[in-house]
Amino acid sequence: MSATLKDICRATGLSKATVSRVLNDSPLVREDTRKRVLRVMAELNYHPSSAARALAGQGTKTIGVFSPYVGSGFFTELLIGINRVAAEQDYHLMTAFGHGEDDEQDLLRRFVRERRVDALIVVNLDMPGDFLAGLRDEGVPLVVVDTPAVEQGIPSVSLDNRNGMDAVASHLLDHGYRDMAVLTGPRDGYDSRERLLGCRAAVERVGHELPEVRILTGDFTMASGRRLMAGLLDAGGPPEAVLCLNDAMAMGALAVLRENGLDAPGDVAMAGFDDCEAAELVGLTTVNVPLFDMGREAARLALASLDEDLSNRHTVMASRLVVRKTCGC
Amino acid sequence: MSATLKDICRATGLSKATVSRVLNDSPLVREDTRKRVLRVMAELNYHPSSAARALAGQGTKTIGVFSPYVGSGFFTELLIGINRVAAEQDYHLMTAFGHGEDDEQDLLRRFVRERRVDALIVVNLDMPGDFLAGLRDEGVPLVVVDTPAVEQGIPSVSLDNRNGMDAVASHLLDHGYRDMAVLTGPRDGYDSRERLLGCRAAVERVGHELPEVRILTGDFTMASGRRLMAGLLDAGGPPEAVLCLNDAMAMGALAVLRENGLDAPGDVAMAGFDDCEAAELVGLTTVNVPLFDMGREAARLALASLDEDLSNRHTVMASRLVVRKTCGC
DNA sequence: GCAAGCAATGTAACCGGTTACATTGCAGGT
DNA sequence: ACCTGCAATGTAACCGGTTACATTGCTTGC
Repeated sequence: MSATLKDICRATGLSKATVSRVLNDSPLVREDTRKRVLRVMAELNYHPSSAARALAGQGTKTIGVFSPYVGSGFFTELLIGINRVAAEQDYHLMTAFGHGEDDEQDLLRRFVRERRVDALIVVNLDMPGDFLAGLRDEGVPLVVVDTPAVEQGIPSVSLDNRNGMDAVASHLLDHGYRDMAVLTGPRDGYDSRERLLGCRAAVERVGHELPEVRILTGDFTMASGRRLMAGLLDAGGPPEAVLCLNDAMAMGALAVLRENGLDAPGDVAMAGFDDCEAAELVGLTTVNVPLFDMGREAARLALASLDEDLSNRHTVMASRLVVRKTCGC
Repeated sequence: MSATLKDICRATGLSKATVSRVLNDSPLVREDTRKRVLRVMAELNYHPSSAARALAGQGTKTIGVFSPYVGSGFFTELLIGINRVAAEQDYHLMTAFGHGEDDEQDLLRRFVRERRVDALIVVNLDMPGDFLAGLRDEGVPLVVVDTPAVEQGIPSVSLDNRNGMDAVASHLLDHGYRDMAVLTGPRDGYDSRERLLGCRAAVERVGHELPEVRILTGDFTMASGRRLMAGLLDAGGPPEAVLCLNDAMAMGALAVLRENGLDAPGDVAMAGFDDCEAAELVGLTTVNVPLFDMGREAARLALASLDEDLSNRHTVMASRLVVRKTCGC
């Protein structure tokens, strides 16, 4: 097969120890021997076996990235962010996706116990907190993205959902709209809860109120956006404004609108949350989520956790209002 | 740390060999000892170290996935497809992205020589064929996605670009449009070449021709779509139809159109290629690319290559015309 | 009663690195 | 000359599994 340490020893007449020292940049090697070893390595096209290094206790130089919900694009940008930082430090990425329910927990546990990764970044889960805590106690540094994990004492990178939503909502209110509907994701999910709080805050600040019947529960998919908007149209026409807690639902809603000869902002004002690619295209007013930067920060935390205890480091990223057309500007 | 084989031995009074046999489902173990061992393993929450197994020659149970160009969503779906099949066989995914030029080749070479992966899926590269052949000769099964690698004798999964493009082009021609412009990606790229051939074939079949000045070169980004469409508008208005070799450029073109008070299909007919998420939203007529299925097939080939020689297996997936509104239907 | 044969288990070498500890050689101090 | 100390290298154990080969105990046939 390919060259091993032993081959380098044979070719240089040195012992494994010295060659290994060269590999690890130890200062205990004379400069000219180092040069010689490196030259031979290059000639033989040698690269150390990751498995052997891992076994000998050097770690795998790998970060695991786990995400249960790998919807549309969202994941890619985060992954690229993580990769950017990881690659700088010569780390690789191992990805895992959860299909269904409890599978996920098994998958993750095995991931960690088989020592496949040095650190783990877990994305957007409404996972039982004690499971996470358990994972962390396996000895692999853990970073949670999207959901702050303060109580479990796990470093996390999350988004300023509340302020972001407050900002869009306020913007629509500034336009004068008062009769608004809100399209949410699953009500018990972290994202929905937080964003809804932002909504409420904005509405109440102008001395108004958000009646429960105006809060419609979907599941963050385009399909559910369609369904809910269709429901609104059936039930006597749309309100003045529709606030969607993510872009996908806004897209679905928008599609239904158009199919019925209506449009935003002409007939209804609309806004979303996420700032996905398509948002720009259709002129959707929305909230930008800095996925790439969140990925970088997550990787930074993960790598830093290798050396120091970061259990109480919680980065909250700022979201940013992106005003386009559907709000009526 | 966590439990090792030795701990299991201690707890059961058996030797490493027997315990290892249980791990590998060897038939050489008495049924009741097997049970006992398994029970103890469960109690101790034991999982074998992947590094140790890899080192002992069992492979890493990992497939590498490399992609130079990780644009927008496109990658995610493919990755999920790959993952689906890989996970079924207990394989993990290690992802790598190329930033710039030659980096990529180094990255990939190290990936393979460090024995981090059992097989490698390389996506969409216009990479030198001999580099690929070199990689393959390192002893790691290689599968190429998107670009057929027939000459190098590497199994590949590609798309029926030519027929797909022929289909959209024909569809537009059926509508009666004759004055068409084509927005391409880099002209020396595989995708552009193939799709352009499809275009040409369709146009010539109706006894018409595609003049070189009507072929505008972009780079597959939305931005370049904007730029090229803007150019068309400046240069005396749009042609009857604009054929884009991917959706992103179509989106860019469409955006410019709208900003100038025009629209498709009203003022120009338009079509794309890829069938990305946003395409549905804006009613773009396009060609569907079965990324998920391509991913699955790639994973199947990669895993099968572990056992048999598939060097001449080239799967060509069928693309499918998706008729929406921008063609004028 | 004993050799043959098989099933179940054990022994020990090996995979390819890392590292604590031992060894060697040589410069400097006295 | 002799001991000290440091710099450069070597020796060998270890990481946690796999596996060829050896061993043990039993059954079976003659």
